[in-house]
Amino acid sequence: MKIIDKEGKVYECPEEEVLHVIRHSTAHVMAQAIQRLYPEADFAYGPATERGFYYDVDLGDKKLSDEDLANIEAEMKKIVKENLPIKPFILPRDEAVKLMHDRKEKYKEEHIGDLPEDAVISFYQQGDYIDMCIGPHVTYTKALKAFKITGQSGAYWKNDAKNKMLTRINGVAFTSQEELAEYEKMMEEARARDHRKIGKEMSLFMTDDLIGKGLPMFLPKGYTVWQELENYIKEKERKLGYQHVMTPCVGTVSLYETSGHWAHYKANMFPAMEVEGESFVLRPMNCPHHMMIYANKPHSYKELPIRIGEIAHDFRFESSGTLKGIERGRHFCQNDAHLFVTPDQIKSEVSKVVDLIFDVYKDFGIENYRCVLSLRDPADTEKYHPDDEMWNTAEDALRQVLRDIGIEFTEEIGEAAFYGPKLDVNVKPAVGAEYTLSTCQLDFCLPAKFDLKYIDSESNEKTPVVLHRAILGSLDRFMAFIIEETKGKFPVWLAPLQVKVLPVSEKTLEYASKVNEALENANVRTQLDDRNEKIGYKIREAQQVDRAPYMLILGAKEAEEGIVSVRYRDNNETESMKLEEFIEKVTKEIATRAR
RNA sequence: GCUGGAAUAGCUCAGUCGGUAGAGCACUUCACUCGUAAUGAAGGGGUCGUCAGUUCAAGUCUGAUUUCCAGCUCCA
Repeated sequence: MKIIDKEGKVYECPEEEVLHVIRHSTAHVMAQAIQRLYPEADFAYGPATERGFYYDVDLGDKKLSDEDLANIEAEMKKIVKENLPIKPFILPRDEAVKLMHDRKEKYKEEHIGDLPEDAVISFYQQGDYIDMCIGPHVTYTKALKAFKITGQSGAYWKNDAKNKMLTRINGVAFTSQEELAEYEKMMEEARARDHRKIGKEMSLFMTDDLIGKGLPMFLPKGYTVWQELENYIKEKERKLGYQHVMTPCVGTVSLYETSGHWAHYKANMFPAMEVEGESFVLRPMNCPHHMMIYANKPHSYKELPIRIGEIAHDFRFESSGTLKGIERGRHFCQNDAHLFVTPDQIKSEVSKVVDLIFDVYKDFGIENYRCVLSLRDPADTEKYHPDDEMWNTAEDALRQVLRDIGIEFTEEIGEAAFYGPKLDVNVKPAVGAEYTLSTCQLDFCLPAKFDLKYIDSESNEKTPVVLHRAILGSLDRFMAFIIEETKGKFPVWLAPLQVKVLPVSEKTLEYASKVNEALENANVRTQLDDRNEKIGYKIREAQQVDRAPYMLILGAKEAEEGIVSVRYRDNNETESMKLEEFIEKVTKEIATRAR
C-alpha cells in the first residue's frame, strides 16, 4: 500500500504501520463526511486507536441519533467511492494559524498555539476537506476498504473535565472486509463471556434497584466461589506468616484526617454520618485500621516484619458511570494486607509479595498481565505529599527491588498513591478497559502520620516502613476476571456445582440418589437432577447453564454394576469407573485445587 | 458526574399508522420410563421501569425520574 508523508513523498507503507495509517486516514474521511453533513462542525482530535479511530467534534447543540451515524457512514462510503487524492502541504506558523482561523477551526487553532515554536505545521487535504495533521496518509480515499462507525460518546477537550464536552464518534477500520467480519465475531464472543451475563446465567450474583446501584449481592452459588477464593488466599497468606484480623466497616472522620485520606478522597467516600456529636464514615480502605492495630502495643525490631491481612469490606462512592457488575461496585471486599517492616526488610518483603502474586497467577493460569511502576508526578504537589527526599528514597528503593527481582515493568508518572509509589499488575478483561488486579505499595508516609514505632537493637525508637498489598485485588473484581477468563467453566475446586448426578430414568433414581449422597458425604458440591426428563435434556442444562465439571450418567448398567459413567464438561468425553474411584479423583482435584 | 442509547413475562426478545399484550425458553400438570447438548400436550404467569402530560384512546407521542449499556473523567 502506498502512503504519502507530510513532505509529499510517496512510498510503500511498512507492514506494521498499515493498519495505523488506514485508521488515521479513515478518521479524516469521517471528518470530511461530518463536515459535508454538518458544515458548522468544529474538529478537535481524530487519532487512530487500537482497533480503529475516533474524531472528537464540536457540533454545537446538535445531538446525533443512530440514524445520523448511519448517514455519516454512508457519506464516508461515498467519499471513498469518489476516490479523492489525499495531498499534504506545509505552512509557516502564522499562515497556518490564519488558515485555521479563516476556516473557523478554533480547536486546531488552539492546538497550533500549544505546539513548540519550531514545529513544522502540516496539513492534508482531500477535496474541500483540510485537516491539520502530521500524517502519513493513504494516497487516495479508495484505499479504505473496511470500516464501520461503532458509536458515539462524550469526551472532554484535552481530556479535562473542566473543558467543554465534545462528541466523540468511534469507528473501527481494517485492511479488508474479512478482517472487519472477524473483528465483529470476536466482539460477539467477548460479549458472551461478559461476567455480568454469565453471572446472571449461572445465578452467581444479582443487583436490585431497591438495594441500590453498585451494590451487587452474591447468591448462594456466587458466594460459594467467593468463599473458595477467600479460603485459597488466606491459606497462602497464613503459610507466609500473615495474621488475619477483622475490623469494622465504619470509622471516625478523624481517623481519615490523620491518615490524609480525608483531604484526598473525601469526594469518593460516602458522606459522613453525624452521631452524638461525632462524625463517622463508611471506610473506603483499611490502612488506618491496620495502622491502629500495629500501634496497639509496642514492638521490638525482633517482631518485624508484622503482616496484618484482612478480607475487608470497603465502600467507595464511585461515579455512577463507572460501575460495572462485580468488577467495580460501591461495595467490595479487598484482599488487603499491611506489612510493617524495617528499612532493610523492604527488599525481601517486596520480593515475597511479588513471588506470591506470580504464584497465584500461576495457580489460575493468568498469563496476560503487565507490570507498572507507578510514580508520583513531582509537579502535582496537591496530590503528593511534598517531601522530595521521602519520595526519592521510596521510588528508588522500589525500582531497585523490582530490578533485582528481575521482573519487566514500565514506569508511569502520576500513577502513585498519595503516600507512596507502587507496583501495579494490570490485566485486560474480555470486555472493557485494562485494570489493576494486584498491587504492592511502598509507604514511608502513613507510618509517620500515625506515629508508629519499633525499638531497634540499640534501644532507639524507629519508624517502620509499611507495604500495602493486595493480591487478588478485590475478591469481587477477581471473580469477575476469573468468570471472563473461564467463561464460567471454573476449575473443579471453584465450581459452585462440582458434580451433577443424572439418572437416565426414574428407574435408576434410587441408585442415583445413593451416589449423590456418597458425594455429599465426601464434601463434594453435588446436585441430583431428579426431574422426569430425557438424559440429553439434563446434560444440556448441566453443561450449558450449570457448567458442572462432571456429570454422572446413571442408567441400568451403572446401577447393576455399582459404577458411574462420567461425562467431562471440557471435552464431552465419557468414561466409566467405580464410584469410589470417581470420589477419590474428584476429592483429590478439589484438595489440590487442580486447574 | 458527563455524552449518547436502552428498559415489554423469571430469561432472550417481537409488538406495523396510537385502538383490549405476543413468541421461544423457564415454571406447573398430565402422558411417555427414556443412554450422552432440547419428548409431546395442556396450563399459570405482564399496571409494558416509575411519575406526570397530550388524546375519545398510550407499550407506542411529550416531559421528568430511576436503573442498565457504550464511552469520557475518576479509581487511595
